[in-house]
Amino acid sequence: MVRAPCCEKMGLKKGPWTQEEDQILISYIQKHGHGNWRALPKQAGLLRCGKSCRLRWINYLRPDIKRGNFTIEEEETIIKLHEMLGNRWSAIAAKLSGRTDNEIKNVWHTHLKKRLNKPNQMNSSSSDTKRVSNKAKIKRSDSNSSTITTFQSSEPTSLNNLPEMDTTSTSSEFSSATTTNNGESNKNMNMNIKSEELEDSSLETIIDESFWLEAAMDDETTTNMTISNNSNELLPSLQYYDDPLLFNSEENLSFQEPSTNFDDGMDFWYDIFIRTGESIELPDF
DNA sequence: AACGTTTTCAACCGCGCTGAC
DNA sequence: CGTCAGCGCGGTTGAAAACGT
Repeated sequence: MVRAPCCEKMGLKKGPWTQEEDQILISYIQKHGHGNWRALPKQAGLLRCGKSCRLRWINYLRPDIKRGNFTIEEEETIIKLHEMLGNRWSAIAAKLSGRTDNEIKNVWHTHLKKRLNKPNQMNSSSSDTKRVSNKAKIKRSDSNSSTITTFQSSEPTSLNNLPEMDTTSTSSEFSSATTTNNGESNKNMNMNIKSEELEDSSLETIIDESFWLEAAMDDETTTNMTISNNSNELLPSLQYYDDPLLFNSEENLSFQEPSTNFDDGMDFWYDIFIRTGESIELPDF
């Protein structure tokens, strides 16, 4: 592949942008848009390469950019998404409106990574921090083949501002039935949440692995998860994420098999992740 | 106040992907 | 089908700011 000549060799400017350069770039893009980044600096009268202009616009000048410190919620989201996605900063940024991949990458390296390396200082800003240790494993089996894809996480995840739990009841049960397109029910799954564990300061969520192991979903299958909460108790992570669908214990939660297309698949798993607070290791798209 | 060290973050670099030709 | 231009991404750099002595 032929590389574009570097800025210096072309006599183009490098380094920090001046206010004048910013102004030129902003007014040019407001008038003409940025159809072709490579041609833009010449047309706008900037002694910069297109790449530099693009970066400056995307990371700093764009009107929808959110400036200022990251909120606790944003930081928690980054941590969770990083568990799922790894260093895919642009994918993480896509889920945080107004934040750029560069900014998120910087925050990760300067704050969040260190915080995770020092678990005792984690979320020190919040005195009532509680953690959920996810032991959940999701196994997806394809009925048409022997392939089994595993999604799992053993990384501790922190959740802030959890509401106080009613710990008087002994357990909450969540059950789920998998149904094929012709309506035939073929699987039942159970997940037990032990309240005495929730009472513990570490707020461990114990999930019966058989729940996940039994979760057989093929491409033609719709899975209906019926939350039969026998004590009217809510899962803290669900309550935390304030999802009206999951708030109602009588509600049926149904979803389709995730797309193998990256964008759609990502949306699916992100949605599941946001609803449940569980860490998910993504499949290959 | 002066100096050295560490942290932060904007900007750069180079690679890989994609679409046009 | 191969070549090329353009774009986007993730890793890295380095100047400036903040902090410690």
